[in-house]
Amino acid sequence: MSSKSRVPTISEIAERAGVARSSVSRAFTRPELLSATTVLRIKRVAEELGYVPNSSARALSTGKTGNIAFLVPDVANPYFPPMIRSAQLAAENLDYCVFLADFEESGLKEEKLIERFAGKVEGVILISSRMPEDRLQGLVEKIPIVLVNRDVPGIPRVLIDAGSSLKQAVRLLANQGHQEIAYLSGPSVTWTNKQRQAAISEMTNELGLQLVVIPTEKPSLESGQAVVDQMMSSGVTGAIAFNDLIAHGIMTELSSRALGVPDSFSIVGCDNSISPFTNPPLTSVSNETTEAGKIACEMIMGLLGETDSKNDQITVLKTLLIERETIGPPRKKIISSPDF
Amino acid sequence: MSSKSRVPTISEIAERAGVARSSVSRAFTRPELLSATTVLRIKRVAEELGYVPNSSARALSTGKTGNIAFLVPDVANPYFPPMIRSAQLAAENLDYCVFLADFEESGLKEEKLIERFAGKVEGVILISSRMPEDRLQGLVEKIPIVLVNRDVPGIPRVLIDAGSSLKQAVRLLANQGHQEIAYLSGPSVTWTNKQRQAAISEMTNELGLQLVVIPTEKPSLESGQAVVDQMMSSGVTGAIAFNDLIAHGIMTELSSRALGVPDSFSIVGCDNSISPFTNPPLTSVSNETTEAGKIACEMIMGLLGETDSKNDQITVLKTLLIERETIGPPRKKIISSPDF
DNA sequence: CCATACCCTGCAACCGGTTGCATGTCAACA
DNA sequence: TGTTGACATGCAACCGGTTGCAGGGTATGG
Repeated sequence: MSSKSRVPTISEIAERAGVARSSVSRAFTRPELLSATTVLRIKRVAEELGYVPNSSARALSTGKTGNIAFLVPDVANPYFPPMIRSAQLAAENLDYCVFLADFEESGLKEEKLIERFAGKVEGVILISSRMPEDRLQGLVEKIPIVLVNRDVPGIPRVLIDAGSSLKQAVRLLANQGHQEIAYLSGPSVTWTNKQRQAAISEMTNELGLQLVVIPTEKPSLESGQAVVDQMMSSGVTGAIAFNDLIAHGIMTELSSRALGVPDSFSIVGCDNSISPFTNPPLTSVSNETTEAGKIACEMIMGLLGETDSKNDQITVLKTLLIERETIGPPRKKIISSPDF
Repeated sequence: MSSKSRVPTISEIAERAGVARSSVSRAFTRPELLSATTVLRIKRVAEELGYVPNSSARALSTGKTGNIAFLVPDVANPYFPPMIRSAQLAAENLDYCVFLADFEESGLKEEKLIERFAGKVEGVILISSRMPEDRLQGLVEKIPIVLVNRDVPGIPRVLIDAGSSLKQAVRLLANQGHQEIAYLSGPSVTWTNKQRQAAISEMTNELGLQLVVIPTEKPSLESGQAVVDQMMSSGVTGAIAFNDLIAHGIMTELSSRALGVPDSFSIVGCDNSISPFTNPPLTSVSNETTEAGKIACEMIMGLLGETDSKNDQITVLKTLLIERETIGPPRKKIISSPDF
């Protein structure tokens, strides 16, 4: 039953140091208003007594909590942790603390979480938000919001544009001779997925390739494994996956069927999260998630500092196709003729 | 410059509803003290005006912030996210919010972070703490702490004991005929590493195997790749890695040298984080990190609720060796005789 | 019909900081 | 030497809730 040594308050420090409470407060927040000697004395006493300002009290009178919230669809998806880390680091440098929450790919849960955080934070960073646009519009009236990988006019946002890299990937596949390829799509409501699919579709059209879109349950390894049957029976000879996880799931499943990559099948991932380490190394689209987290955080801080900062900022981050070893020429198609 | 519609306060609700401020407060915190009709009326007005209780104010007067902190050595290590998620879920159910911070494998940073969180949270969950024992002992006087994978008497803790599974792995290797094996060790200061190494060492002794311990820079894929040279030149025919990441790094590197697993080398991972998805699937030790996160969170809550809850609780979680496809008989050793 | 108890509600102090304003001190300047 | 102003500090109100205590109202029992 831990005695949890009570922390002294400003009043006790004031008394011990023989000054007013306000002076103690100022010694910590605006020392330039006090004489150097007074500041020193106060700080010494404070140090002695182990004083730590009570942040609730401070938050109450200043209206600033010094916290922000960071919401992600799935912490366990390796795409997000680097972003989490960089945002947190950026926040830390400005003496902010960050709440993390996982909304489990659900727009409803996302909304509930924001509500819960509402009073505790000064701003919210939403990654790959699943919330309907109008709810977001409503929300932004009540609390500063920054979006990552979601494009809603009027809300500051940072977008990672994999479009050009994916087009390049399609071209690569075409050059190798692939005629029919698949896109293993991600969560259909997300901006990211729409944007990736659109880019791929545009390029396959341009190049006259056949594109088959195969939805996946979740952007996870398991979901990748699960769609291999469907994918193979569709007759495609190569595929681009919404992310590395799905791509890797496919590779694993193919490998367990003794189908080698890229000999039997070509595949491209996205996000460059685990791709350098797969076997064989996966060709993938590298995006600056770390940078994105940092920028999102800085945007929020901007919103908090100057209310006059234009709040329709939009930052677009470029990507890079990293060619590794999972693209090759298509395997000769085995014409399966059941009637013959 | 968002008008950020100001939220009404308890006073405004009180006035509008024609009651005292205290009644409004009670309507939300202890409605059973008020008549049903009054509660209803207050809640209606509150709803109308979009009232949300100010959590700083509440925290100030009650002394409870409703927050906890969760500190991990490295968010990007796939070992942690599931733990983060489960702890957060558990916290959420009790209406708590959780701060996440990454102390980058540094005890110093860890300490700084705790200090920063001190006033904002009611308790701290430390995962794989790097702090010296005496500092922890000191800290626990000031704030409730729960440790995961760190064994300090007097501080509640949950330990994941991979010992028996690792011993089993050693036995497996021995049965296949391996005489000399390596342990690719993790961060030397951690309880986890000490405990794993001790178990392996004990069993190799018992079985009369030769054990060579090879330290790694970090428990990451890159570090695994980096030690392959050293490992191979040590003459071992199999290895157990501190975690899956290191093991996978080794597999990748071996594969790039055209050395197959398990034909040329046997390897065992730990944590079962990415092992089901490696190629070939990695034999690894599965541990209940999800359970650990949940338990840690419940422990903290226990500490907060009843001050009489014994605070030397210790929970030990068992592990399981998952045999997959990375163990085989040792390759005939190539006797390299430079003089011959 | 009065005493008692219970239920509901209001009053006011308190949580621990922050901050506008007033006051006091002292040095510089005319 | 009197005036002015800069600087240092104190006073007190305020942030928005919570909670112990007191008081008014109503029902119950004698």
